[in-house]
Amino acid sequence: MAEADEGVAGHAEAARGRPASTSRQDVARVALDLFARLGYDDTTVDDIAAAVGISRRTFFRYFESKPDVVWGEFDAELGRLRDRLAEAPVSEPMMDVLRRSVIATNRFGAGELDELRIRMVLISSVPTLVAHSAVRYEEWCEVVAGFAAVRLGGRPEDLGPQTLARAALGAAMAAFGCWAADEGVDLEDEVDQAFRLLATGFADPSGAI
Amino acid sequence: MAEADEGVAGHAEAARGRPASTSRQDVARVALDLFARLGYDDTTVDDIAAAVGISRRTFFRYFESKPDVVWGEFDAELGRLRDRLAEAPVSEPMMDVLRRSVIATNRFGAGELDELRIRMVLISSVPTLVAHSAVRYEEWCEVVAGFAAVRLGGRPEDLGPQTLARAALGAAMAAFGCWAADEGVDLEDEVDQAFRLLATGFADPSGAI
DNA sequence: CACTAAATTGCAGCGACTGCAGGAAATCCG
DNA sequence: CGGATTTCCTGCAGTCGCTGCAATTTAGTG
Repeated sequence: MAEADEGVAGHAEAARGRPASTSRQDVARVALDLFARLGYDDTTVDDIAAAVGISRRTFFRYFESKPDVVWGEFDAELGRLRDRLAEAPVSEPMMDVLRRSVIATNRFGAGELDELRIRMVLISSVPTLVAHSAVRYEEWCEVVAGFAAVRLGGRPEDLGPQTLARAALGAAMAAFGCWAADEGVDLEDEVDQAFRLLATGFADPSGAI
Repeated sequence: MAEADEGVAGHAEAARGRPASTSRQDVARVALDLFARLGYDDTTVDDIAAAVGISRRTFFRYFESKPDVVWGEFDAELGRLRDRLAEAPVSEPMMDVLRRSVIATNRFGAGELDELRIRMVLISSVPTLVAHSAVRYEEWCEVVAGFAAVRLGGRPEDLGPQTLARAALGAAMAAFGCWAADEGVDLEDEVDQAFRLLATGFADPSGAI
């Protein structure tokens, strides 16, 4: 998690060797456009490479895999979430920190929201991407479990932190899914609601439900 | 979800045509053994087919994909969970029904537990399987969301049912993961604990955590 | 101009998966 | 008995994602 995405498009100061012919962002933009128009499965890596003007081999130097394109700068976001959780005052209740941090990490400008919606619709509807997402979510869970272990006591692998982390992931996925499916909904509100549900618990105190 | 696994190894009464040379279970047993010994990624479909004594092409008539082998009769279990949830008396609180049903669906005999542990360790540690699992878990969530929609009101796609379903999935995954990682733990206890956590919620009433 | 560093590329190859068309083994019926 | 039918098995050709390797291009540097 240190020197994240160096090697390709690393914004080094001294441009010594042959300059990169394109950038991660450019490839992602072109690819997402193709995905939206042709469908994810019907867009081959060859198609993307051809559209960008690079070889297939080079595509795999910009992205580890085809599904990775849809995830964009997930690693960076994950790092920011980790930082927010770590920097929160210990006096603030755990679930408040979590809710606030997740919301803050996913606050996007109006210009980015359209692209984000495309990404989320793809991630939650294309089986190949649903599958790949699990690997990414695993990293997300590790971050949250680490935080939960500090607050609850015990190790991140213990049942408490694990349950919280994976349940929190579920809440986030539900919020993003509902937002992606319905144009007239605010992302922040959805996340807020989902995490409040999680904090309160699903048992009806009266036992009536 | 009707005629589930007919076509291959369908236990028909009148054995009319050419008899099947093996069965889904046999293939799964052999494959799991290879996975445990060689590792999942280092076992090719050719290896499995050769070990069973069928052709690679035939393997794909028994299982849709290589990762599907690890999941065994997941479809059947899912059906049983759906039935349990549907048959529960409306007077019983939602979270109690859910916890009880998940536990009941995952009650295995001592003989099956070893194989289950192998399956769960694979599913939660091999990236390819982690990825594939997401697709299966999606079906699980649909079942739980359907149940939650009935209890909470609204549609299964709404935020409430979705949050509960995905959070419940998280609790189940945490419980299974902890059980698979630690030999000295009872599966039922773990699931019970995780779902009680979920019902209660993670917020400390005093706000001290 | 030679040297070095970095990016790109083609190629050969693996492994999962699919559609198709044909072959093999069993039963049914005339 | 023998053909028709049914069901299953198989090989082949091909697509697609992905990887390692070795060569090539394109820049800056001494």
